[in-house]
Amino acid sequence: MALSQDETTARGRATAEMVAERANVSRVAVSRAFNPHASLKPAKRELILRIAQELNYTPDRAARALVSGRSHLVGVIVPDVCSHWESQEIDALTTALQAEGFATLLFKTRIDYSMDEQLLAYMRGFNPDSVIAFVENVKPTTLAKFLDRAVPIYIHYPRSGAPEDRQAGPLHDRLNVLHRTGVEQAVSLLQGYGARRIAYVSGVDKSRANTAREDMLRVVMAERGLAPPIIAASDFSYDRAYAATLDLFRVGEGADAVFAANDVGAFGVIDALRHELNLRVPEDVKVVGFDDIAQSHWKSYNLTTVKFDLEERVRALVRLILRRLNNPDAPPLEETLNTRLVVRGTVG
Amino acid sequence: MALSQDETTARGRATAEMVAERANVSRVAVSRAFNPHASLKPAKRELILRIAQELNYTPDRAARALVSGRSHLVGVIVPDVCSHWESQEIDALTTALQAEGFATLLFKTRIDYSMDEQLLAYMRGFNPDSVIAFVENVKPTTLAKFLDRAVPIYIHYPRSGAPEDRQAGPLHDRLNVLHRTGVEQAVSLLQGYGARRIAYVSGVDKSRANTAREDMLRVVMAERGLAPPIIAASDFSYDRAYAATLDLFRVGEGADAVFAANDVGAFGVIDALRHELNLRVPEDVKVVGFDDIAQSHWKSYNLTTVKFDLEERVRALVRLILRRLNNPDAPPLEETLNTRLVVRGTVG
DNA sequence: TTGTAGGCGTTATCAG
DNA sequence: CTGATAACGCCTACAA
Repeated sequence: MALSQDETTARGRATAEMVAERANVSRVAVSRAFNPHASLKPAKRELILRIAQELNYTPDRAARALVSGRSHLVGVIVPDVCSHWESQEIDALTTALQAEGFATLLFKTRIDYSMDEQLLAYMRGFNPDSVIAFVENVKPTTLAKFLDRAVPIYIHYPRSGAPEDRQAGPLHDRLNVLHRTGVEQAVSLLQGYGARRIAYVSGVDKSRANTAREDMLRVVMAERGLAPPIIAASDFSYDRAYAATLDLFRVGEGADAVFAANDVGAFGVIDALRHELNLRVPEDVKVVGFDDIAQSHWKSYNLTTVKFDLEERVRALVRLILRRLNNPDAPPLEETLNTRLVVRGTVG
Repeated sequence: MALSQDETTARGRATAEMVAERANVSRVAVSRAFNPHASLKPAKRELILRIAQELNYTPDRAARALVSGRSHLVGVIVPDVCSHWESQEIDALTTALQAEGFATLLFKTRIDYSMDEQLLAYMRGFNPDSVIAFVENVKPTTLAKFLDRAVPIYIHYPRSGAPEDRQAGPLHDRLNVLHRTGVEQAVSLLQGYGARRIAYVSGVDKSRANTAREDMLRVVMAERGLAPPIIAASDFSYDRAYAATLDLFRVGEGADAVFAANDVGAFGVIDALRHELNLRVPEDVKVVGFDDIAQSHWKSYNLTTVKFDLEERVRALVRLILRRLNNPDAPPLEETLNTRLVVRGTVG
């Protein structure tokens, strides 16, 4: 059967109408063919889908979003796409979302971790079904103000003690990340190898992840009778961790062991120790990181680190998203993630 | 002025209608207020925008896309979001696109570099205005079949000789990446330091980037009177490059210098040489990479590498996208990117 | 199981 | 410069 003039010369995409005409069915039937829930005689559905494929037709998600209220877009806000942990998380998240029929919509905030309202307004225009903020200093209130339908997901770091009350406020779901186990294991290990004076090369000052890690380290060290950690200010980056380490050992008092706020920072620490200060790792100084990114097993570093299970974390996030979408009016949802120590060569 | 019942209790987002009502103007005026090109009395525009902000209104891009035919979405297809070069490129690209009012829509292909049609059909549903494929083995024909409005952008690696004819076929734009300059500089440097037997630790076999690099290396080495490179098969990853290096020196004939298909591979080469084979870099073996990712200056590697200027590359891509959108029927567009050697510590 | 009617929120077109 | 009207492509009623 030859294509009509219209079909062959059409510039734009094929529409449902064209498929319907060709299959001798109504437009609605075409819509139903693409919606598994709708009832349609199997043979008819099959025919429609076949013709759709021939004509290279796919339903337009923008039009679909307009009427159904679901965009199948998940907004992801990151300060730094190319930082190692984030990029690994985005990768895994995109794969998982794709499998569920969603696509990842990426937004970058300013590097200083400030969440400008302009970006939020901008993002809202795309009408994401859900938003995950890998950004630290934005309050649920602010985000909720800009997102009407989507329920934001927060990464939360509970204190060690009793479960805190949830402050009343706009609805948001959260992923609780528990640092205690991993930090306890790390401090034990360091103590076991005789470390007493432990330094902490920090992450970005305002960052909640950084605060949570530093606090937990302080708590665990106190419980185990150690003096508070020596704090060396840094910002999660290799370069600043490198510089902070030089300061710590040249100007400051040095340390037996260094805890870095993340793995990349730990690499900076290790390189400063080995290549500039001529100290051996782990013989002279032990080093522990946070995250367990893919590079941490590379031989040049072979880093002992407090691991967050990336796959587990992404699964938890996707669960939160899907549960919320299936039940928009549900009370706040939570998922919890634990940490554990991965022992490699920088402590010993 | 008190909000009406409807406005305060409304679940969904504010609509243009609500803003219009409140500002005593027509819906169309609201639309115009948000469109810089449209003519509207400045005072009126200001009023509308103020009220819009109060009501927290932003135009719905899905609806806008439906009628205007522009989604302001740029699809990016990557095999591996978290590989270093890609993540750095996505980061820079997202920033640049955001500044132009576009958002990045991320898609992951299978790791084996195969571009399944299912993914393309899936992506098309989102109606991207443009598509950048960081994927290798997909032909323009395939991509064009699935994208009607969007014009794909290809990364192309011209041979050294005369400019080839463009094969007739579906329209697509391209970014030409010229390897010659950087490779010539690198080979000179290696020769200058006495290297004669040069090995190439490859990238993924099917990858065009890999083929282009290997070919250019072969050509340049021949021109300079060197024997063809010894090929060690790898796949751009640290781990396989590490293993390939062990093979090369334990089972194979070894080499004076190793060219890795990318920086991450070079890190694997260096670590294998230093930590497993007890060879010194650069004294015993010299190493050169490709890309110049952010990690290449880290002290543990301090890699000499053939640099692609990321910022320049992203600017070129954005130029291609904008030019094409402003002129959909333009003939094929091209941009060209050069390479140069960044000299650090792994050759000397 | 199928088809008809109506509307989702916006912009283009055409009047004034 | 402004406003009415008609699409855009699809889905959810509702009726048959």
